Amino acid sequence: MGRWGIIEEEWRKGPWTVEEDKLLIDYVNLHGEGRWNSVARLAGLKRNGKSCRLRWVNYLRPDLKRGQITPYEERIILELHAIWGNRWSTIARSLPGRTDNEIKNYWRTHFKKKVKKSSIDNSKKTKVHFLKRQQFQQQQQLNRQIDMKKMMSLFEENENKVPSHVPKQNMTILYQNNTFHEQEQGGFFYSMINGYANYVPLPEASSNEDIMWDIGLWNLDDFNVNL
DNA sequence: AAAGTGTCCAACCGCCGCAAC
DNA sequence: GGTTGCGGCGGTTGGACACTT
Repeated sequence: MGRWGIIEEEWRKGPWTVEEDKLLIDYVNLHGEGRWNSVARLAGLKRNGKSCRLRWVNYLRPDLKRGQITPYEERIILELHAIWGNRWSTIARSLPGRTDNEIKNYWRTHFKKKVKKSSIDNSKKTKVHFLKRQQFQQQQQLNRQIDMKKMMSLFEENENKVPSHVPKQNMTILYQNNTFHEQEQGGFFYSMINGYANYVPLPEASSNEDIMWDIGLWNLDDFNVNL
């Protein structure tokens, strides 16, 4: 028998079966994440806690983003790696839906050989650039949070001014060009200016990437607020 | 067609920090 | 304060598959 599928001590090792996955998913749905060493006892899995945690975190978690790393994500990985080195979990926190394992695998496959002295020279520059941008974005974020509170209270006061045909559950507030906008699905913005709802055409976006940077990569969820 | 090489990715291991006892 | 158990992290492995020679 090969490396996998061996039974050592009392724990099973090797690739997970569909049945095991189901047991683990049921366990997490019932008890939540954590207390991994209880899984064997409570879910009837012959796996140790570490193995269960790893399977959940790297594969079964519902918020995982499957599929190839995009060029945009690749850029972030390179940039953050230049700053933090092999701190994969730190890097992963900036890439929603990606695991440290995934990023580590990707970097090792694609860049381990390529990154030589030049990257060391560049890392200082990159670090300064990154820190400046981060500082700027933190300030922006702070401002937005303040604006968002104002916006929400303004919106509540002026709710009746939004045309009645717009179904509220289909709208999202977006932040763009220093203004909060309500977006009706399908393409126009309702912007709230001075407490009044204004109907304006949807501006052309240059690229998703620019928008991502514009609204802040790390706290994307903060700026898409369902009404 | 076969062998060699590269890529992808799941899963393991050892180590470390932290909290509870 | 020392020990123990657990969870998290980074390094590594190796099977499967794709691509190249």
